Amino acid sequence: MYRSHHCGALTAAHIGTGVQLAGWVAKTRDKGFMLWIDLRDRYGITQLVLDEERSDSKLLETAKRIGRETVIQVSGTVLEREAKNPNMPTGDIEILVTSIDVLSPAQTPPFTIEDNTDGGEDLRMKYRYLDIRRTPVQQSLLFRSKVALLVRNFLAEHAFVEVETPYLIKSTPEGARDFVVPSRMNEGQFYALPQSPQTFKQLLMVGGMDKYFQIVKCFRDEDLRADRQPEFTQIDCELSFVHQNDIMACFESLLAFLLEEIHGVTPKPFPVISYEDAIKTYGNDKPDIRFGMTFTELNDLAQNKGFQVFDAQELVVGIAVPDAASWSRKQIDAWVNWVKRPQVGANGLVWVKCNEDGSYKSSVDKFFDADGLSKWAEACDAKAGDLILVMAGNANQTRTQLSALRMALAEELGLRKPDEFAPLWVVDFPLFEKDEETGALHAMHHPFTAPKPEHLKKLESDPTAVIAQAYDLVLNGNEIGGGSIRIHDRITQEKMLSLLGFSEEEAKAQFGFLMDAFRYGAPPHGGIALGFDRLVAILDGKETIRDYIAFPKNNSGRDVMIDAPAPLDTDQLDELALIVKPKPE
RNA sequence: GGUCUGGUAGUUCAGCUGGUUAGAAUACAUGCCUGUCACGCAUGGGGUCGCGGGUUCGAGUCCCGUCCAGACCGCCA
Repeated sequence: MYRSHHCGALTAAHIGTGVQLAGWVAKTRDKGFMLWIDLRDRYGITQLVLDEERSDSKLLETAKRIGRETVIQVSGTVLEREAKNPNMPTGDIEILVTSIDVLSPAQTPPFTIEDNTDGGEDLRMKYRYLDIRRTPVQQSLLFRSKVALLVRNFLAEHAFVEVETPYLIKSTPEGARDFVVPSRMNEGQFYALPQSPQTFKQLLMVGGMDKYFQIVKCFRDEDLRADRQPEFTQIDCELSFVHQNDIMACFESLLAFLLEEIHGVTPKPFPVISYEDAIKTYGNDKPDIRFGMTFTELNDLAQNKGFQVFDAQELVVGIAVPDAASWSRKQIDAWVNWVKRPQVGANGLVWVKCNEDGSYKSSVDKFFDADGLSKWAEACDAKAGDLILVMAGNANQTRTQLSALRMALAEELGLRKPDEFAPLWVVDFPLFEKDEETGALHAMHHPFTAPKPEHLKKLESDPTAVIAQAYDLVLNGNEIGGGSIRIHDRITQEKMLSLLGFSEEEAKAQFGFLMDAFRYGAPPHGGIALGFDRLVAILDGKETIRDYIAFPKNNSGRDVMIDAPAPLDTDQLDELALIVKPKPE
């Protein structure tokens, strides 16, 4: 037996008992006559004590030479502390040590193993196993584990069956790039890792599983972000004999359950807004509705009044920033420059101060009088003391730019409160997106999404006007889930693929198995997939998913700890019948 | 593929318009310290200023290239 208790367990109730503890030496405080060691494990920190009076002198000398992060096992007696520390759970007691075994010595680690470490991001990733010893990282992983358990329990209680689907599947041309895996036994052929178990879960419905879920790894070979990893985890679900509303109700109750269990908040029924309204009101299909600053279109009020910058534009749109009329010219100019950065790409920003005294001061005073500006203020629902910011241009671009500004302003003003949760559904997505350059149609969700039944007849005549039975679950400005009712008949699926540019042969080669399955009696079905890493991070009030993944990859898709990816040696390449093209000089 | 920011001691950073021997904090080592808990005090060791080239009497500092890291745009059905 290595230990009788863990390092967070002992309290005043244990005073006088003999104990064995094991853990890492977090810190030693050597006072000469007396030595304290903070012993750490996953559960907490317990203070060990040795001194000249009570301890064997040899033991004291040994203890003084133990470096931090050494793994030790100690025996001793629980004593009441002379100087208690109310800041720690075990602060009332300490262990008077009678023996120490060094189980594993440790080199000085490259960064301090403390809550506020001195280590930078890349060092911590290289030595992730040391980083994981830190309380904040442990808390994140424990939190993830807790959420996973809650999700499993909830879904199990609602009759969902967990089924594993294969990771070695077939590459598909639609959507994200696939990670591919060469097959040794089938020379020159490749598996692909799934971007999602989409077709398999549909086949499970054809197989009569009725309600399926899986907490599953998915893979996408695309560029990364703070909230995007090449391999990530989804809560993947599919249900038979359901309409869109059934699925939304089910997963609304799942998220509500999580919010209640974790934060004790009972959210009101989630708002449902259409894709079109989301774009018009927030410039974004995943709006953060924790705060206002909604868009107001000002074309009627601002165009043809002599200000040519506005007149030629497709859209003039503004937002009211609360209590920002007092901002200095310098502050406002900083935001004007912010939107002009290439990442945002706006041409400029018109501002109107709605002063407390009822007067207006704006960057377009030459063209608009107080009466005109007051109409803007009324339209934007701006109060005295607010600042109206207006952008103009191509409708899509301008909305995207103003949305970026809205989010950055909210961040700056502290309106994105991490402990506030504002879920909503976005529905009525178009079935297709048109590629601006090629004119080709792409599935906005994926090629298995069913159109609204009443739009079926428009599929060929006016495809871009077809609305899909698709829905996104949005939380605090993040898309945490998306799903749809699927096509479950062969004819519609064939038509869909043909509209997406698949020839009959290609469609058969890629998805023949699915359409064959539909010949044998497919139930109407639909589902949803929730981004688990992102959901966990947001529920914990954070934006960076890396903290919730034990061994994440960096910005360029590398695991810097194991140094992957890496080249293969020639034997392995030969076996796989692969030749790596040399880089051109 | 692109834009921006950064790379200086084990670590986190400072280092101005180019100018003598590149600093601080922390970590580490040694010694002192009668209740510490961010312990304190003293002393000490520790640097290819990411790499390559250029400008200059002189480059951590300026220029070009390159590598690495981070944020973002494109991309992510």
